[in-house]
Amino acid sequence: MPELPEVETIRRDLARVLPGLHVKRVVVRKPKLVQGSRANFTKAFKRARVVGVERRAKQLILLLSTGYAVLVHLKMTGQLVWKAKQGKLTVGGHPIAGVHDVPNKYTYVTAEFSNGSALYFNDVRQFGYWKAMPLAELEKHHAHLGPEPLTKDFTLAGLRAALVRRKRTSIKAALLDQTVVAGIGNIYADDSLFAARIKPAKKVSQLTQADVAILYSSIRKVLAKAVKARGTSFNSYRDGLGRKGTYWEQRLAYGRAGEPCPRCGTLFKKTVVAQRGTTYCPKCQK
DNA sequence: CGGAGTGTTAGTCG
DNA sequence: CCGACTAACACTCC
Repeated sequence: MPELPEVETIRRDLARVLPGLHVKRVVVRKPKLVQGSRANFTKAFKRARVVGVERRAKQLILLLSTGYAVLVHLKMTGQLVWKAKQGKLTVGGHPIAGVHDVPNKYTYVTAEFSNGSALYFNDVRQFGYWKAMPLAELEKHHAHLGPEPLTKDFTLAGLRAALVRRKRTSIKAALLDQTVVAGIGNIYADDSLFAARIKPAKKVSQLTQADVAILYSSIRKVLAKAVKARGTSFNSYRDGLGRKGTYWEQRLAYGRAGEPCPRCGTLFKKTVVAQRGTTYCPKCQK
């Protein structure tokens, strides 16, 4: 499900409630969703206190007082729900139709805290995972990821250099490639390309210098706007404060096939690019 | 009911 | 190394 703006929203919400909490125990109902060393997983949580909640690309990182980090990847349908002892939910991730409480049949990992609250990991399709590792290994684990697009690590020169390696593929495939830039998925790829007036199927080698420059600033603008909107949430998703991400209403192209382009009035078209459903304006995206 | 499609990505094969 | 394709899985929609 979630791309950078959604994961960042979840991170911010969890960062307000998790730090300082003491882990009482962690229950794993579906062992295959725990990746990596099971010994590390056990050691990570043993008498642990949560120190911080961070994010890299689309992964959340729980920093623990044991010197371990636990990565949580939500993939397509993962969801993290924090629930106070007798409290409301703080939800992050793909909403599940008709399921409004935790734990439920899709809850596969639960971290219980000594104050009676708990963090629940639900995942309908079971693609997501938790993975523990010593802090020292974090950097190595992320070595293959491109720059964070909302930081100064993401530069126009860097984007140009990254695209050199991807000349023969479509620009959409390149944006979805996490080694080029980290955190973009299907929604924000389509929206960034619409903002930059570039056709998703266009070969990277066909882009001009000016195209790449506009794309660069479009990516930053689109993602920043989405983070501000607390991301995109389908259906009836609400977070613990009763709010939902509002990017869906503001989205530019994604999911708008058949609707008129706000720039030229031509109807948005849907095709497949890089094996993913792709929406674009056939007139003003070249 | 069958098949396609779904906010992801690691792995495989040519 | 690059690029295209597939599998991992459950559910919804047509």
